[in-house]
Amino acid sequence: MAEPRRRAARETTGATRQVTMDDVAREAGVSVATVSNALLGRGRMLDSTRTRVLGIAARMNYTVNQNARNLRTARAGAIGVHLPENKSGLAYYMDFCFGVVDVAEEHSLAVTLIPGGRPEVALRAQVDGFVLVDPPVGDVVVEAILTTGKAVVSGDGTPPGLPEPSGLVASDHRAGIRAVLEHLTERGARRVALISAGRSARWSADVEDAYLEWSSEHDREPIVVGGSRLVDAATVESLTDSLLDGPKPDAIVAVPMDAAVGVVSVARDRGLDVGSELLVAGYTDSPSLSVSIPPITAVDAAPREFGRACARMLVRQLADADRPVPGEVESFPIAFVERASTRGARVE
Amino acid sequence: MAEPRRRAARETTGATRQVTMDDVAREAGVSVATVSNALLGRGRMLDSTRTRVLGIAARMNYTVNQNARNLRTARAGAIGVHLPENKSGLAYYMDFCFGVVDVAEEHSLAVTLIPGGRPEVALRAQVDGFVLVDPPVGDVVVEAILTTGKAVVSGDGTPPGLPEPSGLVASDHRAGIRAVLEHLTERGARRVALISAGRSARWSADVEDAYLEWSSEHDREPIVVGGSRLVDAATVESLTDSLLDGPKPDAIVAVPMDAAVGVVSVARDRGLDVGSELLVAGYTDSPSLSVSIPPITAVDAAPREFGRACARMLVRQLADADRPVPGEVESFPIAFVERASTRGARVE
DNA sequence: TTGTATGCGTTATCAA
DNA sequence: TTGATAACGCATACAA
Repeated sequence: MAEPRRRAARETTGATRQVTMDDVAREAGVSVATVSNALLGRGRMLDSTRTRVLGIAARMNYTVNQNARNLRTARAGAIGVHLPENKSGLAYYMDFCFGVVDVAEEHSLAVTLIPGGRPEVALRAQVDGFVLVDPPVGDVVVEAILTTGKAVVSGDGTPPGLPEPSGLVASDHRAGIRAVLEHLTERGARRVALISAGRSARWSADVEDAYLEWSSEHDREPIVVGGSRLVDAATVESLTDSLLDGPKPDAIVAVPMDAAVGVVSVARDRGLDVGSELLVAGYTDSPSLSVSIPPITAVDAAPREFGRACARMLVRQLADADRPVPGEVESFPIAFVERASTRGARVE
Repeated sequence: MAEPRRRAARETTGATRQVTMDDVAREAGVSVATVSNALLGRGRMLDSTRTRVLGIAARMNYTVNQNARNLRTARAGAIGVHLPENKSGLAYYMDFCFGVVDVAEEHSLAVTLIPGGRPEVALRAQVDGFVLVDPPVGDVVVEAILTTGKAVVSGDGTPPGLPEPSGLVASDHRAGIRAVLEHLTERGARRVALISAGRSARWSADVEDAYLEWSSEHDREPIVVGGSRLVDAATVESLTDSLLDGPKPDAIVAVPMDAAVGVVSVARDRGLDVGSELLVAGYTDSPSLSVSIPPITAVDAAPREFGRACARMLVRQLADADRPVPGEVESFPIAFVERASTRGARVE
C-alpha cells in the first residue's frame, strides 16, 4: 500500500532515489537484517551469502544513509573542529584541519567547523566530540567546548582553569626549539636571540621556557624581546633594530608566525649577509618562509600529521564508549627544515 | 512497554539524554505534532499555544535532532566545500571556508570538507550541494563534484569542458588588477611589469588579460614574466633579476601568492628603495605581505565575505527546490589595501 | 543461518 | 485548532 505511493511520489521529481538496504535486500532475495549484518560484518551467516550481498550492494552503488544510521545508533556522526582566530596562523590550521578530515573520512565521520565568537553554537553542535588546536587563553568557545562533557582532544595544551580535555596530543615544542638552538650553535652562532611569541599560548610559553633553560645550561646570556603572537611589520622592524643596535647577536630565532621574514628584511637592509653574518630561523614553518630570500630555516610542525594524530585519538576514545577516560596524553614529534638562512660558514 | 525500557537503558549510562519533542510535548501537554508545527512556524494554532510551546522548548534546552530531521526530510543537511590543494593559498581558502560556515550555520547546515585526490569521496559525500573556490584545471575532485548533478556554486569560474555549475560567484579580478595599475600610475609609475601566475586558473588568466588590455589602452609596452601559481624563492629571485636587469620597470606587480615578498627582498638587495624608486604590489593579500618590510600593497579579495556570498547563493538554490536552475551568475567586488610599498613620491 | 518486528526523533497527512 | 499515526533508512533483539 505504502509502497506504490512512495514510488509514485519519487518518480515525479527528477532526482534519482538513493539506493537503500531494502533495494539491495530485494535484489539479493534476503532480508534487510541480513544485508545490514553483511555490510557491518556482524552476525553469523554463510560466507557465500555475505559475499553475494556485498557484491550486489556494490554493483547497485549502495551507500549507507548516514542520517539514518546515526539516528538509529544515537550518534551525531560528526566531530567538531575549533581553530584559533589567529589570522596569521591560518595556513597551519588549515593543514591541521585536513589532517582531521583524513582520519574522520576513514571512519565515516563528518567534520564540522566550529566558528569562533559564539559559544552557543559550540554548545548546540551535533557532534560526538571535538578536536581543538592551540586553544588560546580566554577563548570563550574553547571554554564552552570543554564544558560540554563530550570527548575533547586538544592539539597542544588547554588553558588552565578549565575542565581538562579527555585527550591531549602535545607537540614537543621544547625539543623543537632546542633542535633549532643546537643547529645554530653547530653553525657557529654564539649569541642567539629570541623574538618571543609570548606566553598567551601554551606552546609559545614552552618555547620561551626551553630557550631560557637551554641558555642557562649552556652558559649563554638569554636575549629575549617581543611577546605577542601577532606582529606587524613595524613591530618586527623595531624589535630587530633593538637587537641589532645592542651587543649584536649572531643569530635570531623569530617565533611569531612569519616574523622571520621581517627580520631578514631588516638585516639585509643593514648590509648583513643573512646566512653567514647573521643566522635567522623562524619557528613554525609557513610558505612565506620558503619564499623569502634567502629561504628561512624553521621547525616543521607537520600540521597535517598533527591533525591526524589528534583525530585518531578522538576516534579511539569515541569507540571506547564510556570507559573512564583518563586524560590520555600523547607526544608528537616535530621535524626541522634547514634552509639557506642558517647555512653558516661563519668564522669568529 | 518500550518506554520504561528505554529510560532504564539510558539511565545506566552517564550521558544526559538529549531532550526530544516527546519531552517537550509531554511537558506542554500537547502532541508532538503541535510541538513540531510550533517550532517550524507552520500550521494554524493559537498564538498562545505557540508561544507557550516555544517557551517550554527553550526552557528545556530543546534542540532539534538534525539526523532525525534530515532523515525525515530526505536531505543530507550539509554542504560540501572543496578547496584547491595549492599550499600557498591556504590562508585565503581557510578564510573563505569560514565564510561558508557563517551562512551554513545560519541555516542549520553542516559544512563538510571534501579533501582532494579521491574523487570517490566526493561522489559519495552526503551533502545537499557543493561550494568550490578557484577550481583548478584538471582537478579530478572538481570534475567529480560537477558531475554529481547536485547544486554546485563556484567561487570563480570552473574549468572548461566540464558540466557548468548551477551558480557562479565571480570576483571581479579584471577590475582588481586595473585598480592596482591605476594606483601605480597615479603614484608615478610609467613602466609596470607583471609577474604572472599563469593561465591555469581562471582568475589568474583574467588578471593577465586585463593587464594586457590596460597596457594597450594606455599605450604602454606590456612586460610579463613568470606563469606559475606556485613559486619558490629561487624562481622569484630569477624573475625579479630578469626584470631589473633589462630596461628597468619602475613598478612590479607580483601575482603569485606571497611572491611580492621575494621581489621586495631582491630589490632592496640591489639598493633600490622600495616604495619610491621601485613600487611593488602583490595581488592577493596575505599576512606575510603586511609583515614584510616595507608592507606591501595588495588587492584584498575579502575571502570570508566571498565565501559567504557563495554559500548564500547555494542555500538559495537549495531552497528553490527543483526550479530549473539557470546557471546563475553574480559578481563580487574586490577591495584594495594600500601600503608603504607603493607610497610613491617618485619623481622622473 | 536467516527473517520479523520495533524504535531512533522528525515531519506530514490525515481525521477529529 | 489540535492529535494520532505513518513513514524516513537503518540496527538489533528475538523468533524461526
